[in-house]
Amino acid sequence: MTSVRPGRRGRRPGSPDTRAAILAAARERFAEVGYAGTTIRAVAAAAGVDGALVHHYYGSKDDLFLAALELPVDPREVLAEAVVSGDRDDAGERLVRTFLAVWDDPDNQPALIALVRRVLEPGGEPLLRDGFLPVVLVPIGERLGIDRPELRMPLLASQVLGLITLRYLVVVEPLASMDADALVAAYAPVVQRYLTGPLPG
Amino acid sequence: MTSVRPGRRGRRPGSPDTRAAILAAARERFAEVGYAGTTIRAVAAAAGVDGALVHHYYGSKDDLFLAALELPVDPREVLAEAVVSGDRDDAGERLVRTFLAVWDDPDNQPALIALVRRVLEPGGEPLLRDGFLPVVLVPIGERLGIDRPELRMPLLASQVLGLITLRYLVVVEPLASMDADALVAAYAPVVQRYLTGPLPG
DNA sequence: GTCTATAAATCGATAGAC
DNA sequence: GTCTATCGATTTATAGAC
Repeated sequence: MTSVRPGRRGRRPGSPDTRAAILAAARERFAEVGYAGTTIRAVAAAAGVDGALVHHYYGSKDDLFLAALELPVDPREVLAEAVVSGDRDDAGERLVRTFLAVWDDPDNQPALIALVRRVLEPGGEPLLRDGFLPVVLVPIGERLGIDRPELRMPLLASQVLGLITLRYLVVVEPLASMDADALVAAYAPVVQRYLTGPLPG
Repeated sequence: MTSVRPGRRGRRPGSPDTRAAILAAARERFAEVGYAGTTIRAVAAAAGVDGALVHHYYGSKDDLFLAALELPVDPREVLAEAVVSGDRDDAGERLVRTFLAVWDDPDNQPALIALVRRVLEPGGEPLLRDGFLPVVLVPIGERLGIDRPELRMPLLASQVLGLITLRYLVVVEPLASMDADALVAAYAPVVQRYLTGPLPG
């Protein structure tokens, strides 16, 4: 897991990369029990170090959380590229498939789950309301050239968030165990409807 | 709010119904900041009493939470009656409309929001996974006579939970401000699809 | 770079006076 | 029935030894 570089001169920066071990442990704790439920002590214990070291490297609990939330992917890039390029009548399928591909990648999951848990925790509302929705999702709708994106994208978000919540956080069967193809078959038509189908009013 | 009965003999039970004031304050705190975020002291302060009184009336924090979760309605009765009686092709619309009617009632909202917040808090998963879904939702699907209810109802739940989350917890516009009719128009076709439409596999 | 020791705040819960 | 006082357990965070 830790790449040792024997030819290195001078003092080693940290031992076998304690810093990264702390961050990984923090991500898993945040994903497992949320921000409020995570204690610095538990993170330190999971990383096999003392609690003071966590503060030493990452400052306050808030700072550690921000560091743990650093996503391996830029959702704007990945989603926009996959969804906007191609036929608009298949955008729903591409969006669901891309979402699942990112979420099913074990490298991404802890940070993503921690992020969604934070959104659903009291006080985390702005992350979705003022962040992901207007900054990532609505612009995608605009670039797709659909009408009323500020209504269509929240409708879409309500379905995608519900799926994410049940599959990855609450772990409801059979949703949690279905493969990506089956989920795409189930959800793509609904997402497509929100993108280009009829609207109320 | 408090019915005074002047002819009553003997010592009055509590003052102007402190017990109910504590419960109402607890409901609002649990709905506002969740179970973990709620402190006995904050409940007591909101009710204008001392913290020890809360323990005196309701025992532990868990007991208080259970008392605060007591729903004014039995979801099984309300949902089953509204959804099962009538044409199966309109069941989606009746389900969405009934859900919204219950949720938009100010008397129900604090307890319902507190309940969903608990579901979305780490450790609350069994409430939905082993409670609401198999006890309330799947039986409704069975009584409707649809095929594969154990797949259809989780699909349906993912959409309804997403709507509930965005409208009442995260408060995302325009979902939060739309009236029930507009929401029914937007979501009933999707819910109906999950009930009686095509499935993957 | 890593740890011990501890400060300072807050929590749930209890005992007991009035 | 209501409150004061307080215990004991946890928490984040810091200071400083090694």
